[in-house]
Amino acid sequence: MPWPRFDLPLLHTLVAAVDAGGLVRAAARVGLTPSAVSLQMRRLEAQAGCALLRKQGRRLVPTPAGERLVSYARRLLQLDEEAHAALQEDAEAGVVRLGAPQDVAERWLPGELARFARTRPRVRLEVVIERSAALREALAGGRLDLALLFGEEVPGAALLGELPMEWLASAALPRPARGEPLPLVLFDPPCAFRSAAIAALDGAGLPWRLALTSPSLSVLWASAAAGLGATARTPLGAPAALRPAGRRLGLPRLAPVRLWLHRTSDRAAPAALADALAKALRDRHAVPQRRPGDRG
DNA sequence: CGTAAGTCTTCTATATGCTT
DNA sequence: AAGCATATAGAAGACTTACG
Repeated sequence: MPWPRFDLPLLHTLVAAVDAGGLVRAAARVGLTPSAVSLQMRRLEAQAGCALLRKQGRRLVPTPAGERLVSYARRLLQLDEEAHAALQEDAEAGVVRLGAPQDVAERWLPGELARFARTRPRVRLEVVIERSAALREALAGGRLDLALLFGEEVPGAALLGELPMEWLASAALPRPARGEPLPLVLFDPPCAFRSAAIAALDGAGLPWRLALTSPSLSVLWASAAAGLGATARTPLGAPAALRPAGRRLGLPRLAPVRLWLHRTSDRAAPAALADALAKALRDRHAVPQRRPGDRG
C-alpha cells in the first residue's frame, strides 16, 4: 500500500456523496461529472479495502465502514483547512463586513461563519441584517465587503444555490371563496418575493389584496402565522405555524429563488479576507435544498 | 542535468441498464 | 419516462524513465 493511504480529494468527494445522498448531486458539489465521482468512489473503496457506499432504492447511503471513514474524513479535511489557514493567518487579520437577509443570516449563515472563524481566529466578522435593497445600497456605497442576496443574476455575483419559493400560510387561513381576494402579507417594495407572488397571482387571474405590509420579516412571519394572510418566501426559518399552502389554497406554483454572493466592486481594503470568505461560502455552497424529513 | 518518449492517472462524453 | 449509477473509449496532463 503506497503512502498516503487515503487521497484527500477522494475523502472530500466521499463526504459530499454522503451529505448529498447520491453521486449526481455530489458531482455538482465538487465540480466533477457523475462518472468521475463514481470512479473516485471506486478508487477510494480500493484504498479502504472495503465497500463504503451501498444502494438503498435510488439513493446511495454509506455502509458501516463508510460511516466510520466519513467521520475520519471530516476531521482530516478540517485539519487540512486549519493547516492551510495557519500558514496564511499572519496575512489575515482584519474585518470582513457581510450583509444578509434575516432568514439567511439566522438559519444558514451562523454555521458557515463559525466554520470560517475557526480557521481564521484573527478575523473579525461584522454581519449586517437588512433587506436586499438596503444591502445593495450598502455594497455600492462601500459599507459592506460581501452580501448574500436573493434575486436575478448580476455580473460578478456567484450563485450559492437555489431555494424553493413557496406559498406559506397558517392552517387557520381559509381558502378564499370563488372571486374572493386572497389576503397577502408581504414586504414593502422593492422585494423579489413580493413581485413574484403578485405576478404569479395576476398571471393566474386570481384576485388578491394586501392584508399587511411591513419592512420587518419577523412581523411578516408573525402576521402570517396568526392567519392574517398568505405570504411567499423560502421555507428557511419560517415559524412552525406556517405551512406550505399553495396546493390547499389553489395557488400557482412559484419559481425557485437564487441566492447570490455579491462583493463590492471596490477592490481595496480587506480584499484578501473577503475573497477568502467568499471562497469558503462558494466552495461549500451548502444551501440546504430541502432538509431530510421536511414535507412538501 | 535537461529533455524527449513512454506510461500512468484521471478526467469528460456518451451509452447502458436499473429503480421508482 | 425520469432520475440515477456505472461502463467504456478517448483525451489531457502528470509522472517516470532513458538517453545525450
